[in-house]
Amino acid sequence: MARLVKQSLGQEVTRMLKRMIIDGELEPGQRLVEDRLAAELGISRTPLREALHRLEQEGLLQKRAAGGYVLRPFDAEEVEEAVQVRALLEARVAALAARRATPEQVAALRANLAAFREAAAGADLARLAELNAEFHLLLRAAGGSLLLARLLDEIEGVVERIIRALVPLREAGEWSDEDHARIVAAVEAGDADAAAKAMRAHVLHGGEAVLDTLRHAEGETPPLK
Amino acid sequence: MARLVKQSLGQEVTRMLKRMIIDGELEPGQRLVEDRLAAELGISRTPLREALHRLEQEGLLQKRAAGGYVLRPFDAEEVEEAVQVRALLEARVAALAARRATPEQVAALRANLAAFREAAAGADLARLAELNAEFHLLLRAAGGSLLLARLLDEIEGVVERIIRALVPLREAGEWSDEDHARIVAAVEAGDADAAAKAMRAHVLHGGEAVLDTLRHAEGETPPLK
DNA sequence: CTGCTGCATACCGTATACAAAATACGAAAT
DNA sequence: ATTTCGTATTTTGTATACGGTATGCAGCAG
Repeated sequence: MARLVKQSLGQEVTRMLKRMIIDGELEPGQRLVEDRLAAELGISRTPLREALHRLEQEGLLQKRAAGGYVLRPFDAEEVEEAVQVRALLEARVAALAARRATPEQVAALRANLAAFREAAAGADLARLAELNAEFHLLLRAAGGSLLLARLLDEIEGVVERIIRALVPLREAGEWSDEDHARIVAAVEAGDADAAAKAMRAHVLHGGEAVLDTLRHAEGETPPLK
Repeated sequence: MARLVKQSLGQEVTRMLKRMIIDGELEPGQRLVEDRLAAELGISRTPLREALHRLEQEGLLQKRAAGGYVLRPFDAEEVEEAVQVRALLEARVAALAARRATPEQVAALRANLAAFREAAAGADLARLAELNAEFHLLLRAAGGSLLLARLLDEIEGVVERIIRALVPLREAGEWSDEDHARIVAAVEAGDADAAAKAMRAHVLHGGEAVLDTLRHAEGETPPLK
């Protein structure tokens, strides 16, 4: 029987706001006025405030001393740190996955890999991004650590915003393909160290691309500050 | 001039609830009824709900499908995972601190170390715990990564609850003393690798003590489940 | 005695109301 | 013209009200 999960408005709004932030629909540094936002979304302030508290806890929003929230601005240094930490945690996820992945989970990873190759060949960027996200989610599931999954989710909120805006996904498809393959192979072989290493390289690989773009852009626009 | 931070009731309650949870004043698995809790704390449901959302985001509470919150129970395996991840992150904090600590920050660490020794000699357990927390906070400040600080804060909520309840602090004072000294020395020398290694050992060291107690206790009581 | 049905109650999610604090704005004085 | 002060307006924080849904229990049918 299909399990029916009831989402509260507050949670729904949390997801929606997060997407809006990541997609850059809101300016960094911008003040978020509850009344206006609530009206815009067609809800009352209560569930909106729930979402704001959650996003503050995740570090996307910053509480002003005087009250209210601001979309937290951040710089290249912070993104670099986030990438490093993400590499650390994703590597551990990969290692855990190598030790604990079930055959079904490995099969799912293989399927994702195949789909990824296909999307890369067809230059379907949206699907590529989607499959990439799925790849990491599958791995987290295989790793079986809820804690790591949660922490990574938070970090991604901060980084994704930049990545989405700046990295030319075109290039990414090419090397991600091979990186993913290496990781899956290590997981399938049950080689935790190799999986961790490959994942670490993969994350840093992507991070470098982001940072190059970011640093390069920093001179031109006072960019997200 | 002393910086006056205005706390909203919601934030105040978040802190208070967290302390209550960590101190074990609430039973794991226990249902948290908003009306009752609010009445008990002498506030309305609104700021209480703010706190509940925050704590859910931190993973201390769990949303029931039917609505409402439950104090999330957890087991030895989960604590072990938390300790491992904490070791990973604290090690990075130590490494960063070794690279970036200012002389003042090193001095603060040394002062903490001295106070710690004194408290250990006097068997002042409360002060010992306090100084230990301070030690890690000082190191995080020296490391300068807000992201790491935030993530560690969250993890600690989950683990601290167990530690507080189970670890005989008496013993801890003895080896923590030396561990801390080693870490400070490495930081002062600017040796990132050594600092990371020492910190990792320190965290795992403490983690082992917790897990021994926890696993041992698990047979007797079906303990926090 | 067991299991189903309907009702009463408890509790949550959301909206709204209100007071206090902050911000914006303009007038007056230097 | 600039600064300062006072006032109007905005906006937040907290409380309260309301409707809906889950939960538990009593009574009835099998």
